[in-house]
Amino acid sequence: MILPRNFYEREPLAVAKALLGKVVVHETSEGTTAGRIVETEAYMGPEDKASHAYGGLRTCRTEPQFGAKGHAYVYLIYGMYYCFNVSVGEVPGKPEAVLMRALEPVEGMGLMVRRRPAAKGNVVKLANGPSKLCMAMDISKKQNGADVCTPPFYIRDAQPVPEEGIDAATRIGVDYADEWKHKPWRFYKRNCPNVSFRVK
DNA sequence: TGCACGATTCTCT
DNA sequence: GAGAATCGTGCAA
Repeated sequence: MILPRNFYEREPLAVAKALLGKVVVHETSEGTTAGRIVETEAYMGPEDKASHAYGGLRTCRTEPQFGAKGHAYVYLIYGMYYCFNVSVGEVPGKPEAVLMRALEPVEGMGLMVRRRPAAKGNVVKLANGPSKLCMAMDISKKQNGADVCTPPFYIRDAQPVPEEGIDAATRIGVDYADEWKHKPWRFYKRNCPNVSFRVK
């Protein structure tokens, strides 16, 4: 079953943890790909200096973060890669989001391998990074603003990762965020080989 | 109108 | 372990 919208209408840290174990599904004309979420990061709105919406910055780019919860926020990074977030939070209109950092492929492996030549057929490397999973799942600007509660691009319910199986750590690539970079707001499934390799 | 830079990845050494 | 690739966005001028 597809996760209902109210799944996302909670405090971001809770959603980030609850998303571990769930499955992202993308149905395309090429075929269907799906991957279990094994790593996420939470971005806590206007107060969070690491967030693109820091200070309440609202532009064309950050717009999806301000809209209805359970929508995709996809953006281009370093001019060549995409990152995929979902808007979440208890407060309507507050720009909070959860970044998907790594997936464990569960369906459409052959298709993912084709979309990810650099992984050289290594299943672990297909989606063990925020931009890698976008390539493997064919997520791009077209998915920006998409509702992840409805096909063809959605997140399916699945066995959650128990609290004791979740590790928390600092977020990646946000050294510019002063005190916010130390927040343990990255969550991942313990001992999972599919989490993004850059540990610190 | 111009400019610096990033929620990254890959390749080569 | 280092460096390149590459461009939309935000902010200064």
